[in-house]
Amino acid sequence: MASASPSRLLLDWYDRHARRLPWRVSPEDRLLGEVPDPYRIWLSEVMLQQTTVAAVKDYFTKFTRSWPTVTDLAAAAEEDVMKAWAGLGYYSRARNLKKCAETVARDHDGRFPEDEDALLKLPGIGPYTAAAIATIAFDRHAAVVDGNVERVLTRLFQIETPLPDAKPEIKAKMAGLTPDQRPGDFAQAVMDLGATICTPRRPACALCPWRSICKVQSSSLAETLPRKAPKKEKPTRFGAAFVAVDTATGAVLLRRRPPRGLLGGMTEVPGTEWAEDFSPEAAPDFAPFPADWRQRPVEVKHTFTHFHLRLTVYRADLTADTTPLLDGGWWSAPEVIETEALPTVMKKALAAAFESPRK
DNA sequence: AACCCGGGGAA
DNA sequence: TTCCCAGGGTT
Repeated sequence: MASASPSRLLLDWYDRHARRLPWRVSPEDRLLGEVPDPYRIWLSEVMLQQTTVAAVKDYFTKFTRSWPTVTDLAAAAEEDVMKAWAGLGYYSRARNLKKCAETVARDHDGRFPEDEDALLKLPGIGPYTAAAIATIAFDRHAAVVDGNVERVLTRLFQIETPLPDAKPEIKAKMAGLTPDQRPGDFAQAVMDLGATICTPRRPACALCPWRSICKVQSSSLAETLPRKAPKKEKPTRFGAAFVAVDTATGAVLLRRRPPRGLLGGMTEVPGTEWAEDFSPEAAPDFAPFPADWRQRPVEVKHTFTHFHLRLTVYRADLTADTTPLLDGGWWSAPEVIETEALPTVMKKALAAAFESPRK
């Protein structure tokens, strides 16, 4: 009897072990005739860029409840989209998401193109996402390569070339493995395998449907793949944040960051620039207005993609006669501050302004 | 080709 | 605490 092909082995495993995800049509439901919604596949794939399934779930639910179709999202206010995205990170994704929805609504009659090359032209859709939508939503033959696929395939074929140099070889291997039947389920199966069995550390080789054909199965070599080019270390930058409180209402002074760049378009507490040579002692000189600024006992630490940040936080409690006139920014009351487009580092700054160090 | 973009979970 | 993970855009 002929041995099963690699794709057959994996699809059999997927039929039994596919993760249940809010945007996924399970193999069973597929058999009952249910088809994936391209809008939901696209939305989930953009959210999943550089982000884990666990972090995405609640955001996905919130987005699809607020905007059930791509046309709804296209018609939304960008500010509302940024607020809904706050906390997910990589905020250019949210701006491109909105742009992409508008393009699909305006130029494609509200329907996503099925072709990989056409998808690739849309804002925020790169090689990975174009392939993922084409194959998962439309069952096109496409080689989907994300971090999971890179890990699984470098191990399966013992590819020791470091990333990113190994990318073309991995893409070719994935294209060769992908079957003509159920290419979308196959892509999702490889990614599920990477997420649950072929994990970065301590892979569960004993449970792997590909253990019999894997070059490194159950070997200590598995954990060392994929090899990666050395990453350069992150510098540390310093700055100060100023939390002004209206004691009558509890409102806090906020302002908008510039539309592009780091945390582009998001909301922030007024503060200094963030620089490697900034000394916190000089911070009060850079306050947005003169007041009785009191330094908080706890420093905020936060790590961005390419640097560490340490923020010294100051708070001033203002009354009617000390509250300044504003030249930009707004007062945000306690009842609405949860809905502001505050990135995580700014939530930490606000927490530091009001909390005491725990002992 | 090099650089710019957050945040969360596991060890 | 630290370590590790993970695509697209811009220049």
